[in-house]
Amino acid sequence: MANKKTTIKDIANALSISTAAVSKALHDDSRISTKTKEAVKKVAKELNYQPNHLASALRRGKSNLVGVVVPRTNSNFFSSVIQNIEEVLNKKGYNIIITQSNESYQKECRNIDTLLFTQVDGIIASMANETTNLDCFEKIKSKGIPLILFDRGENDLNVDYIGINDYDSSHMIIEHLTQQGCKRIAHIGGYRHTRIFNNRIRGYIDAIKKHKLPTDDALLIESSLTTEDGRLKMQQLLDLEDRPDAVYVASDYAALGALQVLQENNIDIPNDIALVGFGDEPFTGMVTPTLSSINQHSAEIGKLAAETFLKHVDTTDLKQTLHKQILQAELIIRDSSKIK
Amino acid sequence: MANKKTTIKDIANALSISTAAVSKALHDDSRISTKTKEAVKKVAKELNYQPNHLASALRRGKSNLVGVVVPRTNSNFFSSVIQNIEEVLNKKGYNIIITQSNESYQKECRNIDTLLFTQVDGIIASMANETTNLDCFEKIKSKGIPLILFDRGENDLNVDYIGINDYDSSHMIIEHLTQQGCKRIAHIGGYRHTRIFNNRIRGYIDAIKKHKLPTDDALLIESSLTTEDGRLKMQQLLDLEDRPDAVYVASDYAALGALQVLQENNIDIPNDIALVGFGDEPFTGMVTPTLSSINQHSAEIGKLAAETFLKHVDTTDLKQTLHKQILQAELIIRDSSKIK
DNA sequence: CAGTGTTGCTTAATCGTTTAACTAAAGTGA
DNA sequence: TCACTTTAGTTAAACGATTAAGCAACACTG
Repeated sequence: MANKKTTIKDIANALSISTAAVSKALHDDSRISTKTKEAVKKVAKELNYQPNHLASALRRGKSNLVGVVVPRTNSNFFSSVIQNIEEVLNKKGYNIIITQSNESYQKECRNIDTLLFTQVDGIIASMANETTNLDCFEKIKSKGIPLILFDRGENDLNVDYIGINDYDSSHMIIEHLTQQGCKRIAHIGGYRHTRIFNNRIRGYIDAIKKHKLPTDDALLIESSLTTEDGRLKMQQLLDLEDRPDAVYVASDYAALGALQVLQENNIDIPNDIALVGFGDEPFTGMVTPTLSSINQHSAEIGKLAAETFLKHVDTTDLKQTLHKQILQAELIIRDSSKIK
Repeated sequence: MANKKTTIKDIANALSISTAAVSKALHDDSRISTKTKEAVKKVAKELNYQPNHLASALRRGKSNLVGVVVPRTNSNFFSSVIQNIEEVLNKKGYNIIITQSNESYQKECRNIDTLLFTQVDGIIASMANETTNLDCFEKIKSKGIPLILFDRGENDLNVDYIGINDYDSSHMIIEHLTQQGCKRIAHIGGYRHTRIFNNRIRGYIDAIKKHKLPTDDALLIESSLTTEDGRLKMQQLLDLEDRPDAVYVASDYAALGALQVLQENNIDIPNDIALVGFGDEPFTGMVTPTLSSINQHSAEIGKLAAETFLKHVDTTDLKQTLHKQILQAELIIRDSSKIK
């Protein structure tokens, strides 16, 4: 078996034509006769020719690689977004390189450097929890590489963004909980410096006021939103003199931690305390009781992100500017908030 | 700001030396004076030089990219393996391209083609559930590219493999369940054509015999091991005349489905029926009751896979051969199998 | 039949980096 | 001083594909 890889040179030699003719034949250039094209393709198949992507990328100045930066892949939201990005881009001849930041700003920067070094044609990213400094992302922009943000974005970067309406989502949740008769609703939110979590917090506060419910500083807690921190913050709420009768947690993972603590304390969910999460992770339908949550339309977000990137490639003079595509999220009501 | 990218040519011009000298200086070649090296590095920094990875990869015939093929990324096992592969390889200057097959053989093949096209230096893979045809993988081997398999492997490929001892794991589980007093233990296993699931099944059968427990064909069921199928197969077991008093499920996801069905039928876990899963996914510690499971040492597997790849690169004449690295799995006993 | 197009290729430069082979200058030892 | 080694570079040819420019050969037109 041929150990060395076949190049267009081999094909050219076999047919006694130039490598240029071979290259054009393989790209169906109109200036090559049908006869030659067929001959070239036949030989290419026989020799098991596979184009050297590096060479063509170098010559054409584009790699057909798109970098994806996510906080982690082992959440259903991100893995579903990624899957859909991949599906759309593969069809157009692009491949994706997935990197995870593990919510670390340092890792995120290193990942971005890696992607730039690999000469990706674009980057689709969702920011780490830690990220406040935007230098890394500015660097991408300054290189003239399309940058598309989703879910965890930042207006100040002035780039395309795809996400859901977090502010409205909070309203939907509070609306639902008040309908269930809840009067003292707490919120375990994310860090305020992250725009989406801040929007959820603002939505929570405004909705509480709108429904003329008590606003109590003790009921609004910032959290890293891990399962472990969800446990801690829920315990904190239970330790209050005046306990809430409902808790809205800005992430399903943290909500899961909260759920465990409630059960360990033999608290009746939802009758003593109702619980609503965020993200509609598959496990929300699997725990007992099943957990109400917000569906973020991950598939749609992935598709839109990929299509937005493609728009940038197709439109050469398209300049980066703040262009938000906001999807309307959907509240999935399950047992954890259905008060009898 | 410089819109065009800086190349070694720019550095060479700035210092009136050759590009060769610049290249060598940047690689700390011994034949370049310290003075020149320093000057080159200084100018490189000033001009914000970033090496063109494509060019160097083309010239050196290696891309420093490693492809990873997994069934999916949104399981803790795979995402943890990936994270550890990445950690080890990044340190050595390699980047990884992650692709998911979604358990589809077709997608797996396309992913592999993509990776080969991208000129990866090696591929680390875990096979899709569907995969029985090994042509795609033979293709990798025939190109002379190192292939390392983990978890879902296949002896016939004669390549490196890293995994746990599935056969022994089954023994551990049956041992534990009999100690708890279980006498009629069922197994919801994976498809027999997948080696690891077959090993778990063989382990189950042999352990049952060893403990002189009844072997009943109705107690051994093959499954796709999704949560949904776990529900179906558990229901099937409940419909039996003579129900089991323990069920060992070959995947945590399917075990979760089983757990739901048991709860819906108001069956006391573990006292009526004990339950053990496989994989030690984080949710096993979060559901009620917490689910006993097998820790597969994902971090260790990722590290070993990466290190095995590096061994192939370092040892030029290392030929591909069946070399198994088997880790001893650990049984994590939780409430679902602690009979009072 | 000269002029103009069209067809179907070839030539050669190019992308940015690496590296084998060469060279000039300086240093070393007897 | 001569022969030899060491040092610090330079030159030029790759790597494999793409593409602008060139050029035969033939067809067509008025």
